[in-house]
Amino acid sequence: MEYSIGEAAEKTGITASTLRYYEKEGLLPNIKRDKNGIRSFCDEDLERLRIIECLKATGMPIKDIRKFIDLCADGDDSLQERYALFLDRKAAVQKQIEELQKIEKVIDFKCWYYQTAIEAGTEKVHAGKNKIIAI
Amino acid sequence: MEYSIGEAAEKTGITASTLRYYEKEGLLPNIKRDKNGIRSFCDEDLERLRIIECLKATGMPIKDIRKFIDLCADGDDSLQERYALFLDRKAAVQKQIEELQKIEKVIDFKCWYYQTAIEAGTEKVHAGKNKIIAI
DNA sequence: AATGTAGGTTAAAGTTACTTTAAGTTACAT
DNA sequence: ATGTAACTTAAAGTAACTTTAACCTACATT
Repeated sequence: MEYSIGEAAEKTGITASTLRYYEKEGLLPNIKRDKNGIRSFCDEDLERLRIIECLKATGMPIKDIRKFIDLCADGDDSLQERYALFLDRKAAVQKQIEELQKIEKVIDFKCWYYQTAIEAGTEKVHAGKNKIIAI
Repeated sequence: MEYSIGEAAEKTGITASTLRYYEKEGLLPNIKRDKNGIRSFCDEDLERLRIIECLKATGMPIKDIRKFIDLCADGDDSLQERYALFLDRKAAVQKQIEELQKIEKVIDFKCWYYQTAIEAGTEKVHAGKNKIIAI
């Protein structure tokens, strides 16, 4: 299957502008063009985008993703390096999840803080309590 | 306790430049200055920064965080609104965690993909297998 | 045949959240 | 008196897009 940039945008949830930007940055090498210069995305391009989105979600910068894309072009020689990259990304995601779980606890405290303040009618209910500072 | 910008940077893990930027954006109102114009951060400022970092980690943009800071200045009138904000942020964090858990599964698949390719000596081991596209 | 509209194209400027640089001040130790 | 460490501001640079402007091309409609 082949898709126009608009169809590829709809299928991936990435805007057409961003797809053009990704191509310019070397994340999408070999995107075909028709006689009028119009891009034609294939299923492999969409799968590539799925992996790009995945790497991006782990906090990987575009330039590093580009390096990974370049490694892919090297074929079997870069298998080890690519494997190591994904192991590293797995660790990064796990760290991010742990971070967010800590953040959620702080938010839970704030929810409790406001709930009790609302019940009391004033934030002053927390004033002076050891270490609780109103901001 | 009072801290210079450098000490505040060290205590919060936020660079001095970023602290100046936050002040300029209205995230840190009423930062004291000495006769030479040098900033002096107090514990309440540091606590404020902790909450700012927390909101930022949930994906909240600076301008929205600024609106929250402005709400704080309104006192008890804005308790409900601030409570609603944190409930909303809690939902946002939970969504992000779920997102990352899905991302981790994709990464796990890729780890398996490369592991088996390395064992086989070539990525071709996955060729043609239903839906597995090498990128 | 002309005209509208729904796509596509490029290059360049704008945005967000910083970071870096440049140029200068002030306090303190050698 | 000279160095250096920490502060100051304003402005330029960066990443990852997004938006805008100006243009092309195909196709349906008046």
